[in-house]
Amino acid sequence: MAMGRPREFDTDTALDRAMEVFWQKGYEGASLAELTKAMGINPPSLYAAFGNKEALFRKAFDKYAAEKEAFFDELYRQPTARAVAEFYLRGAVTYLTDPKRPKGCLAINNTMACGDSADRIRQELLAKRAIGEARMRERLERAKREGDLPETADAAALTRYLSTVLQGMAVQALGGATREDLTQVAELAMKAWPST
Amino acid sequence: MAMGRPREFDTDTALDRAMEVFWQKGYEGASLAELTKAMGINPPSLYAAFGNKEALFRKAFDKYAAEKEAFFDELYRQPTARAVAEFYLRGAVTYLTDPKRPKGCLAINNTMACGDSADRIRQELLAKRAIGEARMRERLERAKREGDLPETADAAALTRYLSTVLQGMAVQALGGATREDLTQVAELAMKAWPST
DNA sequence: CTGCTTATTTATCTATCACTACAGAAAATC
DNA sequence: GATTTTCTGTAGTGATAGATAAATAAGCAG
Repeated sequence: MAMGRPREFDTDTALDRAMEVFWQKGYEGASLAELTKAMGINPPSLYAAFGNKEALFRKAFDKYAAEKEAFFDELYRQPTARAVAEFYLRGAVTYLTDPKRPKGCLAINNTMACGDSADRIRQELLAKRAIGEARMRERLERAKREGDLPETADAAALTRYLSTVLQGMAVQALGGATREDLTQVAELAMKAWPST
Repeated sequence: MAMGRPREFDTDTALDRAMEVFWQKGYEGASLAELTKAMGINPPSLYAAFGNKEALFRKAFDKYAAEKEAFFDELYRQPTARAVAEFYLRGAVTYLTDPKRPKGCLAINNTMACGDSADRIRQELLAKRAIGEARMRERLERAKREGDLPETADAAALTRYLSTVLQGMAVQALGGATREDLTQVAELAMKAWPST
């Protein structure tokens, strides 16, 4: 059987370009014209390789999530709740202001207000966020059992607080806040953390 | 001279409907079809009364800002920096989870990632945010002079922290966080506030 | 070289976008 | 009632959205 004509572009670098467009413009604000231009391909190549706009976004997001996998593995290996919280916020500052990448967070950008065409994507991202928050809550509950969080601490509330600060920093980064600005915010935010 | 045919709709209620559509869907995600349907008018009436989509958004935002004017007046009359911060975060929780209104914040929603057509609006909102943050910073600097914030306190960093928590709570509200959830977050956030 | 398969290019498709021309309708003025 | 003015509904405008048909090109198998 024949192999067919080989692809002339690299799907992974094309996907990376698409990811950055979605990151900067949002799912709704990223037009096919802009995507194909950034990816260096024509629409039929995009559709053959990725399906459609929604599928392209999902693959781009999977790539985005995969790039953060190592971070989360290391995050949850931190010895204490305080270390986890600090690692989380410091890491967030780093990622949100990476000079090689668009500012802010692809996931957070696409869970905001949007039209009907983007709402399915939005719901999917919210579901994934809920999974991530559950993981953090479990880690903090473990910390309570291990004694490095007081019995009175509310793991769910602390998790929501960390999420809130992360998301707020993502908004700030989009507004032009620098890495130094957000470092100050993260340090300040840690002052609310319960002492052992 | 003749007065002409009177308008058959109330511009203020129509503007309120438009505001809610922009709030829920974002500037980009709000189509003219959806806007006119929610406002109960046809496109020519919209354009005659408000100009175009951009001008409609600006008027809707002005209305949104006007509704919060009394809150900010009272906010900055609070006697101490701590009282200001508490009033700010408590008020934010109330507004972000008003059962009569869409969740979250119209302003924050429209400063996130967006396409080119919405970017002018985005820049305008960011400029207004900067003005608001400057006002808070000045209030906190006054607090340092009046002695209810320590000399070592960084007014700019504290302002950015408050902004960050507000914006994070807006993201949380869009994700389904309840008023109780956000109240916990606000109370936790206040633990980072410097003691006098 | 001849088939077979798949990718690429060009040129579209339909639906929807923000927006408006036009004609008729509703008031005030004369 | 006739005139003037402004609003309203219908029916569109051109532009762009996401997505594709068709023809061609490029590789492999025989």
